[in-house]
Amino acid sequence: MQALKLTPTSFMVLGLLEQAAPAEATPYDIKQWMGFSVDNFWPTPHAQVYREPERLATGGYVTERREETGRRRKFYKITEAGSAALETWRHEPLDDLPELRDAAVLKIFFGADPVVVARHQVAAHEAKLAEYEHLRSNIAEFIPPGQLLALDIGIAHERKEVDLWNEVAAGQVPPTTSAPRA
Amino acid sequence: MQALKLTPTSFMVLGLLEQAAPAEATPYDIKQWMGFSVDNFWPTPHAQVYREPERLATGGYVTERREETGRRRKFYKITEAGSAALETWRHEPLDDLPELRDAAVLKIFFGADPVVVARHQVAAHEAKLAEYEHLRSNIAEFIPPGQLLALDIGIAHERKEVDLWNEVAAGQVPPTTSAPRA
DNA sequence: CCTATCATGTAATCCGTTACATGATTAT
DNA sequence: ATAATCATGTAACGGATTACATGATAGG
Repeated sequence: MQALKLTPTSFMVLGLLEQAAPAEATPYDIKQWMGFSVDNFWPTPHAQVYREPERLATGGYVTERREETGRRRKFYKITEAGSAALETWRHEPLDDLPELRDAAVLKIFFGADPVVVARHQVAAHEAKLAEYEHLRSNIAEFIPPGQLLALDIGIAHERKEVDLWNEVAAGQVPPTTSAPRA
Repeated sequence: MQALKLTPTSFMVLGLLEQAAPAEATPYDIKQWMGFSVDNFWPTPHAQVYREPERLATGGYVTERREETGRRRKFYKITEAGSAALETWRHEPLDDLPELRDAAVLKIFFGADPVVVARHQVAAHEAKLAEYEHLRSNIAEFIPPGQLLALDIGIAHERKEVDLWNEVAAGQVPPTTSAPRA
């Protein structure tokens, strides 16, 4: 039980297990919950969702129980150590900025037609925005405030992306200067 | 020489080799160029920059030449096939949206104090913005238009991120509605 | 000379993705 | 009953990251 590195994916699993506590949850459960929440801004394929709790179990952050019969499903539950790690993480300042990692910018960098690229981006971001807004209207009343705020940040983010790519499509990037932006 | 999958990283290497052409370049050269350009929005560790051209060589997208003596450095040059692949990629519509993958949002989702998180994000994004602007003032005149535009998109993006997190810090997210935003 | 730093490369590991496989349940 | 789909898990592969290691060069 040596110290294993806890990644954002680890904390996502821990966070969802903490919400489920004191009930146990299977990886399948976790993946389902992700589907209408965290998957939007921290996607993780299901195979990973099966493996991460195994890792966490070796570090003592969760307990693992396996069915003896039938499907031999695995059930996980967060431990004290897991909750403590999660709580620490909540208070830790963030190390790293998110990087753009935007293939659209990469294409433009290497000479793709910016107007064409931008139009696609606008459409794609608008679709994502609509998805978020639809989701929000369905679940806003049932989720804790942090989760709602995260969703609202996602919405605000997508709006800004739509604006940005519209500006690119219109040839309005760069803005004239770092002029005052109310 | 079976078809290998070309990732954004592949195109980054191809793109930089195309710029260098007809000269050859070592992975070290490539990494240097990245340092003040692509690294900002498509970071790749140096080990990858040594390996990717090897892959590309097996697919015929670049040629590899190795020094016989001394450091036995490897030199790469883009081929016709490489240029063709790059050109195709430039015109291909984009498949995937960039995901947020923002650890700050994840933390808020799981209950971190949004004001604290937001203040950190503002500072971090402002620093990044300043870095971009400094870079721009140094190189704007020497780089091709696509590269400058990519940088300007990065700048615009960071400004919007600063705005977004300022709004979060001020409790102004969500905005009242999808009201008209000039 | 010696040391620090730059330049160059390989190895080991990790994580994510794709693919495969099988048990259970629902619908026809 | 049978087919389709849901639920559950493992395996294999490949790209990305970390770590290690060594050759060259410049500064003291």
